[in-house]
Amino acid sequence: MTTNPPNTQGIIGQIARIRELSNLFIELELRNVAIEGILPAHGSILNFLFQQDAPVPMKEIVERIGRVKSTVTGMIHTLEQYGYVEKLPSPEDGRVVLVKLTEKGCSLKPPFKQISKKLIARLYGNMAVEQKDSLVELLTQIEGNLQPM
Amino acid sequence: MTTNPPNTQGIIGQIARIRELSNLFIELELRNVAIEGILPAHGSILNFLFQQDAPVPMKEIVERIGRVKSTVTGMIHTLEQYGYVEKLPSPEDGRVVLVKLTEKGCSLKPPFKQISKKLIARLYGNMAVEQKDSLVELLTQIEGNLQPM
DNA sequence: CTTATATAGTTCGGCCACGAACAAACGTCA
DNA sequence: TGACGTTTGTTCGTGGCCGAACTATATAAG
Repeated sequence: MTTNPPNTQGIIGQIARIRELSNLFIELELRNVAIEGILPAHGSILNFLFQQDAPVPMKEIVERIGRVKSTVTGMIHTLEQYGYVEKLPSPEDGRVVLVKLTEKGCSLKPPFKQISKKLIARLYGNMAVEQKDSLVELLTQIEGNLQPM
Repeated sequence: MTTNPPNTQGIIGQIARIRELSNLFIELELRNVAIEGILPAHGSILNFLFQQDAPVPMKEIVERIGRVKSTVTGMIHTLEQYGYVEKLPSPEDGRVVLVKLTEKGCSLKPPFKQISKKLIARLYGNMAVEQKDSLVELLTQIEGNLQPM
């Protein structure tokens, strides 16, 4: 039994695998509560929309979630197809498209919070608080180190 | 100036951003040495092929890199288009397709090693050895915690 | 007011990634 | 040898993700 994907590529591989395992976990949980059409990638958009109380321009979503415009266009389109969000023209600026959650979209908030909590719990397991803090601190450090420029 | 993508989603977001920054770094480095057609995702395949001295069946690649068959088919096809690998039928089993690096593919090994080294150096920065070890240890722990089942 | 420039979104083509369906070759067993 | 089931890869459809090109509206400059 050789090391499957594991144990390769050092810390980079570890990071990549942790991300994938997290996504896998999320997909599984979403299926468990019978939420359809939602992928982990939608999380950043939805979480952002959850904390808005007025329709938001595309541009703002683009800036917040760190994806390019065309990607957001596609994702919003998908969310719209499934009835989670709604697009409406801005009355003030003919160029901008506003996005807002539908009822169905709003209903995702509680399960999302729940799944998020569950994921964090699962991820940390029985790790001591000092270790959690230390981990986040170290990650913050390497995230800073990798910052472009 | 609000937090762009940063500071969101806690440790999961951090992990995701670190992965993306790493990929960005790799893409930049590849461009710097004028390597075309290679994406970070190809790394696992190429690194695997680098340490083989005989043509390898698709199946083995699939097992090692942790992607499904259809994904590997596509990626190998891309690498073939760019002339980095070559596909040949197995003389022993009519079903299997063997993959081997071309000269051009082999020539990627040194720059890959170099870039890998550079990335690790950049990522850790001036972090103390004990901290690096501690970080890897903690990551190993959460990777274990996330393991399905 | 008209022209030029900037900004907001969409469209398109390419690639990774997945799952499902499929074809081809192999193995077994009768 | 012939039928059945397994194994290996490919194909196809869906979607995220990117960059480049494009449209439409808004703003600035003359």
